[in-house]
Amino acid sequence: MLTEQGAKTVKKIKTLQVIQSEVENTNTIALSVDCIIFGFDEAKLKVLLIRSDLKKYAGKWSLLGDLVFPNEDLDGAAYRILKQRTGLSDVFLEQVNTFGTVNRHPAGRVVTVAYCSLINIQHHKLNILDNELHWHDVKNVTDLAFDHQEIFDKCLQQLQKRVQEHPLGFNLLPQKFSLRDLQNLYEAILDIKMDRRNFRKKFFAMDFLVDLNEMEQNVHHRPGKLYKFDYKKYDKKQKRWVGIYF
Amino acid sequence: MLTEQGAKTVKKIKTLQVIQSEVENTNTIALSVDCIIFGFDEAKLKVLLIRSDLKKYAGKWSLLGDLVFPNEDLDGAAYRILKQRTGLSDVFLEQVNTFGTVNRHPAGRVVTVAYCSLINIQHHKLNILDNELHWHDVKNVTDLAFDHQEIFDKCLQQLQKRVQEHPLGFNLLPQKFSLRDLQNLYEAILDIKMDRRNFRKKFFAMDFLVDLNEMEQNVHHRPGKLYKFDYKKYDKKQKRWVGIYF
DNA sequence: CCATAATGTGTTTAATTTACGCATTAAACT
DNA sequence: AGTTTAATGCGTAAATTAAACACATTATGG
Repeated sequence: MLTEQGAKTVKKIKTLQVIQSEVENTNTIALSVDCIIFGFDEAKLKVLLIRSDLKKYAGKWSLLGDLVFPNEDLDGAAYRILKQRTGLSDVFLEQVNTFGTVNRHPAGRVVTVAYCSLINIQHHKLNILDNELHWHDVKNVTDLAFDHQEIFDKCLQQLQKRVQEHPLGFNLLPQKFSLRDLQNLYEAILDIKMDRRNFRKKFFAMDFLVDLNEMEQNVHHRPGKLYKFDYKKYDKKQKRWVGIYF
Repeated sequence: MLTEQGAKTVKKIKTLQVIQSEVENTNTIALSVDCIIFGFDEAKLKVLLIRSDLKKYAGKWSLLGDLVFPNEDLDGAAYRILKQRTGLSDVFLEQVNTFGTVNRHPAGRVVTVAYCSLINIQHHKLNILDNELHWHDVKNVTDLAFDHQEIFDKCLQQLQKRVQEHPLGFNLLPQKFSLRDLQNLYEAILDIKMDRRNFRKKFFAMDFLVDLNEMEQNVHHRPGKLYKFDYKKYDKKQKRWVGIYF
């Protein structure tokens, strides 16, 4: 908690800023948000990056981010920034972690809150306002600007964990999908191979897939059945995990 | 990422502060850290709270927190604040989540990063510099000051999850402990009852417990064997979870 | 029409979790 | 001192879940 004394310190620091901010800008803390947007295409997991326009990191790629406004909620800032940079709305953003090393940003002290999302590239058309915005295969993401590699790594790790515990993955698929689509998705995100038949059994046992009695169209092999995910049924289930797993 | 334009905004905002901070302090963002310290005593999970000294929240309890210094890492701030308020060092703090609703703090815009820890109350003597600092049974924690109830709830939830995936719990026990101690711990944190014999089997199967060939002393029942946790062996194991569990 | 490759549907086996049974040991009580 | 009580320690059987693998079916493409 912030004590009465602490509350006074807020003012004190700001008073200090009044004096020092004219000289240099290292005596206060700016707050930013970075959005890590994962997408799925060609059976590969991708991430949305933008080319850094800071000279120090010329040519390097970086995450989508910007400063939080003083009168704006943290979550609100994340949605605004995503919308501004990509045109994307109607996307669920989840806070992952906050990065606050003193010298992480060359422009001064900037603490950043990382938000992560998972979208269907086909179904969310990007408004590419900035033509330096590109989807990158997550396997080829290295050497990002700032500490963005660290942020990216953490988000990917978190994504891999989340996708095993919650049905996030369905955001990456079209409304109607085949079991092969679903398996490709999990294999791409988790970077593993799974047994097709056991995978199938697993999902049918969960009983959240609805058979649409439709088949795939225009595929170069025997068409598979199409399914959709039953979110209502899932929300009701609410099974609690208890045990010790390490 | 923070663009070149964004970097300029950092300065712009600070210039604004120069003007406005003299009038009111709502036009910049202050950053604080809150420490949620969990402990274990009398087979109950406890949390360290301090009485709020803000008039608005007179009589309510709140978390340990304070502002982050401009030249201090986020993690560093958490350790410093914990040390200052409790005398505790040599404690592992883990970041849980950042809370940034605009009006969460009456003193102005304060975004706070929550850090969580788990300690053995017996083995970490508190330097109670502030006599309004107390251990509370987590079951009786309600109606905290600010948005601290929300922060606390999130941390407890995270703790319950973490303790099932990592051997954090051993921090709460003495070096030498009985299986009953261990089970009490898990039952308290997870708020469930477990079968004594299966619990035992589970842990022996993991093979991280070292039999010390000693017995409990001064207990009012048949003494149990004492064990310690083999962290080295655990670190080597590094088993990766893959699968779908929802 | 045949080879190919993917889908759809099992079965069998192993591993893990769950639910108990029961002897042993020490403390507390009569 | 013997008996009751309550906890520890060890073990087994059933149920559930996960892993490994066999094979028929269906569409594509030559």
